[in-house]
Amino acid sequence: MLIWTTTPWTLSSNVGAAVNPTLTYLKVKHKDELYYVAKGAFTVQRLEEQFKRKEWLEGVPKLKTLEQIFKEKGGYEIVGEISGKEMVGWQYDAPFDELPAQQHPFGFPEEIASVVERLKWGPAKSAQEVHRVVAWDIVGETEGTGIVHIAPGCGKEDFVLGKEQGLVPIAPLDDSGVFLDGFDELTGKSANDPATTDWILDNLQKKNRLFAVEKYPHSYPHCWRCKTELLFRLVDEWFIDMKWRDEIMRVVEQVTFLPESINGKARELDWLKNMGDWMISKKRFWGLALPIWVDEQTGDFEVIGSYEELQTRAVEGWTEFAGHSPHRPWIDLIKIKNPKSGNLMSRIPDVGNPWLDAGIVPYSTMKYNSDRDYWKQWFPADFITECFPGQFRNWFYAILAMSTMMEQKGPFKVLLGHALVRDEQGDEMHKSKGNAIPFEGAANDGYEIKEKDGKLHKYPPMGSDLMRWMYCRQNPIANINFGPHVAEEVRSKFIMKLWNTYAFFCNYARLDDFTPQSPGTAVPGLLDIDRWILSDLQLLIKTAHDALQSYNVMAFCLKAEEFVDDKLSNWYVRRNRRRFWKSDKGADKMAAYQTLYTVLTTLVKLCAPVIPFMTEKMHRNLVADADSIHLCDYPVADETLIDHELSDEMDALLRLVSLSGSARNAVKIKVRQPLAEIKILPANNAERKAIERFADQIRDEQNIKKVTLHDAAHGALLSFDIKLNPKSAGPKFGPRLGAITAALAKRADAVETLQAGKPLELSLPDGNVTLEPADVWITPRVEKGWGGIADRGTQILLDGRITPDLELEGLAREIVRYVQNARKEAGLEMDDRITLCLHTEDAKLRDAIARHRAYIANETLIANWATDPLSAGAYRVEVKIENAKLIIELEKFNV
RNA sequence: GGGUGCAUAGCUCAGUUGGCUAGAGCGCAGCCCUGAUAAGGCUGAGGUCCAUGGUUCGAGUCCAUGUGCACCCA
Repeated sequence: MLIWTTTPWTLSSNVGAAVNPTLTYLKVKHKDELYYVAKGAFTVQRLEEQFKRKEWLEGVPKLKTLEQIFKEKGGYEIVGEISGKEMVGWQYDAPFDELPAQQHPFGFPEEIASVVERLKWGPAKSAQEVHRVVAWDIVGETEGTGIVHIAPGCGKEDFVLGKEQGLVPIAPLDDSGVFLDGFDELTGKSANDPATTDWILDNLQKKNRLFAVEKYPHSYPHCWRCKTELLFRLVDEWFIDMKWRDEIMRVVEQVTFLPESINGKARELDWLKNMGDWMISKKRFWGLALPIWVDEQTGDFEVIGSYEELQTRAVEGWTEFAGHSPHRPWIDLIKIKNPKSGNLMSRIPDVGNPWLDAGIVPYSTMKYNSDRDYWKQWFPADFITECFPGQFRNWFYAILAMSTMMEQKGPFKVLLGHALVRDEQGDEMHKSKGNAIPFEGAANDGYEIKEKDGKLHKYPPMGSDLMRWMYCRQNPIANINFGPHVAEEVRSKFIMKLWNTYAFFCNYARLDDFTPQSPGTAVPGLLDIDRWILSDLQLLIKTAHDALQSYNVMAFCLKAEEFVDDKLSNWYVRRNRRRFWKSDKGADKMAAYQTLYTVLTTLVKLCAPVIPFMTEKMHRNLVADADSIHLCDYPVADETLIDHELSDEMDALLRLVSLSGSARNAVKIKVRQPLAEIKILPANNAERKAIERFADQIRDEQNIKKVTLHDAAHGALLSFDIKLNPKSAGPKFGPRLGAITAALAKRADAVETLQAGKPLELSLPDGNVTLEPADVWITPRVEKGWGGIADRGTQILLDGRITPDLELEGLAREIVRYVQNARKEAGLEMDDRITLCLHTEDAKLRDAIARHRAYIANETLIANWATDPLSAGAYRVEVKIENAKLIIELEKFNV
């Protein structure tokens, strides 16, 4: 029989040969010998597809057919055919029958043979005595020879087949992959060593049992860690019978798996349906010592349930063991007596699968054995979380199985599975690759990682709050790309904005001696912008309740970021800075403090579960004699403060301000230069009301004197030019572009239609064409010096003409800015008053100073205008405004 | 071979019960602001929302099939 293998070392342990009973086999005569080989296998082009697809190893020649090999060895003759079925039952001589291992009854070595004998997996015969051809329907004829070498001690499928067929196993290797005694010259050789393969091939050659050797590309499992080839060994292990899987499946139905889209429950049930018995032993030294004692003579075993039971049962070793934890080596000293046979029983050397410890946590850590009432208070847990890849068959499985066996109850109510931590490029983190970030480094110590350029880069710690926020804002179903740059982004986008807003409040509140107890303005009396931020705060509170109660932390975090960044920091605080700056401590200023204080104290409570450390610090500083923030009640939304209309109008306002900025960009005039007028045609009611209600906000923000609402009843504000966008229309219409341009010019409704986002149909002599909005450019037609913007129904016209008055006002603002800079450079405090001397030869600047003297003084806290140059100790700087020289001298004004 | 998930801008990702002329950050280009400032902001360029078909007045979103990637199982 011509038999083929990719693992020659396993031939030493050959016990059987498998054929497919439904295949036809050839009798091939070659040099006076008769060879059996599957008919299909004889001529098949092996691995031809892989070779064509270049899934191949360099330097390995294309495989020949078996027929070709026969030809090259001197020809052949087919002398007959036989069905696989007829071959089943044949006895044969295997190539290594001379080895002692082949002669041992029940297989080899003794440990394995004793299990085979005890569990009646095979006859009391040696491997050599049981060699025979067996039927196996998975044997094919596209890869090998159609006859498969079976070594039940060297592979899982072989083992299963061997058990069915009574082929006793030979397990040739020890735990370091070296041949055991009983294999003659092979003994002591490593199965992984190429020299061992050479020895085997040489030995076969000498015995005239080698037909051909070829290089055959195939996939083979390797160690994930050290990359060396794996070897299969047959070893005796301990299992828990899992026939009761249905009970676990019922318990699974009691618990909730999140996130929903992962379908965790289905994955767990799928595992439970397909899993085999639970292998709980491990051939290691360190770990949970399995409390199983065995009577070697009879095979009886007992599982010991507690220290006390062990002490009662111990007949030797207790004295040496006492005082030690129940681990190796001490626990192994204890022997107990088999009550049936009277023999000494020893502990099995194996330790336990770690999921045994992990799975029993809901019992072991909650005093199940020592204080059942306490346990009842806490069981089942509300929530557990772990990464889902892998855990459905590890921790989730173990914890569910254990709890089913203990109490028939789910050990937790909700399980949230999340994906994995990767590096910033989305690659797996490995210490060996240098891209791993240790927790301590990220939290406290700083860390180094190797980056794209192949160099080590050093980074400061992120801090635990930032890390927590990063993990919480992450969608749990996707891997998180974790690293310093992402961290910096989150820090500046959220953490620093929150902190800066808080710091801003603290700075000014301290200067003004604001106390939260001071009488404030009732909410209905507050400014719109105050009521707006309070309203949006309530909406954020509601989001927090909804999101956190459904364990959707990401949804809360993203909303909180939007609130802090877009609403609080970038709009509320920016728009209200002047209210905090002004010297008058009137009701309006206090109302601003009161509002911002409410927002901040609420916001930190909302965020406290995610960023516990900084919110604690902020809370204790904001609230006098405060308890820990983590002892506070979580905020509850006050529905009476929610004003949806106000929110909509504020959104509309933000859009209008942004469009006004666009208009300023269009006329290329910076915000510091005041302009006379902006006219706005609102797209909808919210925009109309925003203009009516918040015109002052647009004026302030854009430095424009007058905001005019242009009523749609008066027609369009802007007229437009329309022309084809050649980039989009060109490829579509080609040579017809000219005709289309002409037709477009005649269509009065073209702008309106396309601006509304609708397609426009044009009739041409050679048929109709349809223009999409992207096919044209629509630009407002405005006079020189004016800016026009149209966007989704909103139209804006900005008067960009700078009158002499406006110019002087712009110059005054420039002067203020330079004086403010000078104040800062001179190291003055925010509230220091100054003596100022401005000197310039430029007529316009002199004019601006004269005209806007009060404004400049008010903005820069001038207590004393000096006309003569200041003393040598004063701060002096020379600046240029529109090419005119200005000398600024200032010093602190002391009363 | 079977199962599950994912696929949206150059990159990393949001997108609630279908209402979108699809958003953010980074990067890129141009600019602005200046007592929260070793910060911050605006504008712009950049999309066949993997493909095909279906349901619907309307699909990034729902359904079916396919493709690619990942994980699990065999």
